[in-house]
Amino acid sequence: MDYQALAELLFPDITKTIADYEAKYPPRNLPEGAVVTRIAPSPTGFVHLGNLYNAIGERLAHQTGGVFYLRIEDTDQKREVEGAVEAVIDAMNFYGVHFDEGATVDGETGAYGPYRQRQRKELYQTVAKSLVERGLAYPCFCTEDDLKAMHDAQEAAKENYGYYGKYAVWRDKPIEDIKAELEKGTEWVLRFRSEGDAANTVTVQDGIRGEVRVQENFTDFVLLKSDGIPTYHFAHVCDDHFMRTTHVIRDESWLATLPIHVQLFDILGWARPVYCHTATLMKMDGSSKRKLSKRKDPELALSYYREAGFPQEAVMLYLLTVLNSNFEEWHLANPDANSREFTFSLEKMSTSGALFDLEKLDNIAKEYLSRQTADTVYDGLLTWAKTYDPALAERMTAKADFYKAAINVGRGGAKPRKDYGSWKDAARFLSFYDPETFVREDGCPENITAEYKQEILSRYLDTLDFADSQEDWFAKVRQLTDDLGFAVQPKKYKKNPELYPGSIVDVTNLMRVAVTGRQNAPDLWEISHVLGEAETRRRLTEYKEASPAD
RNA sequence: GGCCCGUUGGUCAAGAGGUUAAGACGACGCCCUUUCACGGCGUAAUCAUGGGUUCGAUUCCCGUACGGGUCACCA
Repeated sequence: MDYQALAELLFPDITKTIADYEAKYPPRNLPEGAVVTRIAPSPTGFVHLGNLYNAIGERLAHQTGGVFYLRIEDTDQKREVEGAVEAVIDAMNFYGVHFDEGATVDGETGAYGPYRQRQRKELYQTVAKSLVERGLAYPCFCTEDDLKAMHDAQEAAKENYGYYGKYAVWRDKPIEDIKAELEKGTEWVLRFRSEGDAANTVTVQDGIRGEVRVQENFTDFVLLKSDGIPTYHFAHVCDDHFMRTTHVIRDESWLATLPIHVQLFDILGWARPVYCHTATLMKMDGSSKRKLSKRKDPELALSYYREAGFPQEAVMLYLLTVLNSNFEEWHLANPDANSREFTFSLEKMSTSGALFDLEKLDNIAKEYLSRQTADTVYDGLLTWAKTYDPALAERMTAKADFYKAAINVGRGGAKPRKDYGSWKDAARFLSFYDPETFVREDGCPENITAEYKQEILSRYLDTLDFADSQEDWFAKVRQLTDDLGFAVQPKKYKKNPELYPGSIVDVTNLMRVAVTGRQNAPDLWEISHVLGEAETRRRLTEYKEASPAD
């Protein structure tokens, strides 16, 4: 077979050579040990947690003086969605992940582009042509039905699936047959001619997992699809070589096709990048674990966290604790340090799929928010509300001082409250302060009868004086409790419940419910002072006069 | 089914031949407290399994089980 002739036949328009591209994309001039890595999403419009997971590459790159870039894997036109590139960039920016080069909303920056794969067609074809010239690739004219039949036959015979051996019908066809099909205009794909053997194993040093042994690839996989656009595998190898990528960080599902990637790198004589296969985030489904699914699990979408209003830093904190086993310890030791100050290491990444734990995220977020100032929380909540709760944003703007005061209750000091971890929860939690959104949610404490309710609230209203200090105010509450025969010390009531109608706990809880509409709320005196005297009295009176059953 | 990856408490996990097998979340209990919280203290709970190697295996090797992934002209 005259491979040179075949190459010309297949790619008559390709005049460049690999050497031309080597010259066009020279090795990067970077410090020793610099990591060049990327995030390479396909523009489907769906930005998921894994994309952010992947953004740890940014930390690695910037810790080492390297480069982090964005490449768009748009080789599958069918799945492409309008505005998808913006969505990725926007989502990454939101979490503070910035690119040094690559695709931008309206173009691109950097010397190793284009960064959209479809615009790199000539490069792929140049490499493909050289493979044909070397007898390492050949056209295949099989139809979808042919391949389906092949698959079925293999299934029936319990053989390995794939295009190889006797199933590789076009592998050694004479050039005349190829010419004949070409003249007929039959569609074709370019396949790799694999000399691999299933009995051999290839060893790869994974940046996260250490030594990984995989079976050598023995199938003639597709390099170029019938539209001349490469498959992921071929595009990945060409791009990561010419973009001078040093580390490929991707999900462990790519482990299955690693053999064909290293085979290509080796046969092209290019240095393999360091592959880093991350563990997949899992979810509990009934009693079994499974991969987070785009269709079933809303929490896979990055937008979920934005909508729910988890602060960006909290999401990063959570991700880092799941990703990097020594992060949590570091964070506990440096609670106020920004996560960017942490030195990230691949070796400390976990290799087994972790169950995604919303509760832990919430806890981390609560902890994080409890350490922020009222102003910071106010700003964060307002920013979120402008998009997701415009009515709240309006109220917050109109009554900024009031909202800040409300947010400030229980904040500061050594033991701040942890009432909410997301802006959505914050909105819900804070809603009782504002008279416009105040609703009564909880009822009277059990021990309080209708008569006591009247009595307690009347007396409280009579003695209530906003000029009192917190101590004086509480002394009055205590007095009131004692006057009505309730136990001033909860312990005493606990010991002898039959001696009292209830304890001071019931009394203060009644007041709390009257003022806030809830049994769970911060310190009553502080709340009252945020609400102001008029509103506090109004709520107390309203509650006192409501039907006894309330 | 083939191939691959993985397996330490309910969850996330440290540990890298000899440890009372860390820590965090969650659960529960106690304490503090006017309440709601916060906080403090504590309890329960883990090395999947069978063989090796070794004086000694959670740790190294092999098998098994289980879980997950992957077998496209999708990435």
